Amino acid sequence: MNDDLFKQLIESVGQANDIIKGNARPTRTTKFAEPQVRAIRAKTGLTQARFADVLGVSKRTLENWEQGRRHPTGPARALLKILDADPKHALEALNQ
Amino acid sequence: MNDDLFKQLIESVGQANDIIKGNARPTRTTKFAEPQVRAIRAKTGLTQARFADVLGVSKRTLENWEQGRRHPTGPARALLKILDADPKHALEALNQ
DNA sequence: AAATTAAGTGCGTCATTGGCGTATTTTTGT
DNA sequence: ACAAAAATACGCCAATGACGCACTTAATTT
Repeated sequence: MNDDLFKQLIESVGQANDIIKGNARPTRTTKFAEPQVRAIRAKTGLTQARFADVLGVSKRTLENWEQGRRHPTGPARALLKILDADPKHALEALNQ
Repeated sequence: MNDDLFKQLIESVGQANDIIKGNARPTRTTKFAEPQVRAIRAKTGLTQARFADVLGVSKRTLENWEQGRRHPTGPARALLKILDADPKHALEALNQ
């Protein structure tokens, strides 16, 4: 766990965030890009109801995200990013 | 992406959720167990500030979670679960 | 022991959440 | 092609989480 590679990784994550944080500070800091929720869901082939369950939100909330009426919170964006990058792996971890 | 194994995985995720959903329905559904936020953070060795950045929340919010004053939302719990299961891999995806 | 760095907190404001009901659209089976 | 079923969309809105600010209080480091 605490090998060098891991530490370097942590460093880079932190540094990246530090850099990004240089600009303005809206009510809620945007650290992860606005995800294409619908596109990411499409990758999985899941319905809104099922995908919402996987994410840990209600169907209603997922709808709002896809319609652009509301925006996923930070953790939600991070989660979507992981699902986008490697759906299979992420779902396994979620389903352990 | 759409091989059988993946579909089976998806099925099981959905079914598990269906089963869980049998009981009461509070304002906000709890689908993932209350995570030991502090313990998970300890695994990474990150400070609150850095870990908060990784999660996509403020230091203040992470503190509230660790102190039990507030509870991570569904997506946050899912994300923590993934980080708990495989910190290295998850951080890589987040840092891509 | 002084200086840094990390953690903890009261207060206040504001956005998100999500159940319920209903309407509309898309998919599926025959 | 058509009806039945499944998936989506959306208004309403009380409850709750998010988090900035401005400190205070540990810990660490030098």
